[in-house]
Amino acid sequence: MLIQLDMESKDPLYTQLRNQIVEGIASNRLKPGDALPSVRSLAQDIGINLHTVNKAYKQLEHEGFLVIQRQKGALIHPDGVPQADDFYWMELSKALRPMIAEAKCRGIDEHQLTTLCQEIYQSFNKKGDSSS
Amino acid sequence: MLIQLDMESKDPLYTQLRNQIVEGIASNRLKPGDALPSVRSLAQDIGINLHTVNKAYKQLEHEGFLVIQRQKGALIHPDGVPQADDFYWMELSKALRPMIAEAKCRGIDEHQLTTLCQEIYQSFNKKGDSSS
DNA sequence: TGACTGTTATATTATGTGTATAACAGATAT
DNA sequence: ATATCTGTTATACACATAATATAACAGTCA
Repeated sequence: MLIQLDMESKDPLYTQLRNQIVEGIASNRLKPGDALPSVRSLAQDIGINLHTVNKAYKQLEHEGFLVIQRQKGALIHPDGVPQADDFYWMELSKALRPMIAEAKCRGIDEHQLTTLCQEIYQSFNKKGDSSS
Repeated sequence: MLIQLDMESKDPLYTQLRNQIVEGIASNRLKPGDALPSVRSLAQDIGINLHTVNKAYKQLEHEGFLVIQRQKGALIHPDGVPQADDFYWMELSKALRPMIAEAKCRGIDEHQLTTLCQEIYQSFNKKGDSSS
């Protein structure tokens, strides 16, 4: 699980880290029960402060992706990620709306949009399965 | 064109304003050549500072949605919005990726995702056509 | 005991957001 | 011409967030 942060991005470091872990789970490279590096070692590896890593971990815990324990460290939630509920669907819609609006303004049609989303979705299916 | 801002949102006011104008264009309630309120009058109407409105307008101008002139004020770009280029496609993908990853983690399948995107896309087709 | 975990507490620096005034420059209508 | 409207620019201030830097604390485990 290699992490690559963009120091020039407008997205905060802890958000970039959080997103990459979520993408790791989506692509099955991180599986339920897997251990994550300690906040100190990961911070050392990618050259940032341990509090920044801790902030990402805490957010992921709050969102139900991780379980964090005193001495064991952080684990991908053994029971899997909480399924989408009504609230999550609403938040997802609210986040997608401005992007889809702009895409429509720029001449992207419905089929192009769905194709793009499908390509992104499927890109998470093609990693992490070490069944050769 | 009524604007509704959420003071509790994590999104900055100028971003919310920018998004609502983009959605207005997408839904054809704002058409090429249409005049927008002056920064002062709009700021007065929605109860915020004129610089906040100006920041939204400037961003929209930079993105190609608006044309701003000294004395005429802000207009929806008469030539329409610049079509999606390779750079925009890349930025759109990068923005969508973390959301789609989380949706997949939460058990939303490909069909549910495309359906949601289509519903949002089509919601912009059902407004602003005063052809009764 | 020593080394490792997450946790908490402070402090500092830098940046972004939003507001508040004020003044400037150009266009337009009276 | 003068008053009024535009966007523009310049300062300043308050507030919140992001990221860092140290340090200490409290459990766990070899």
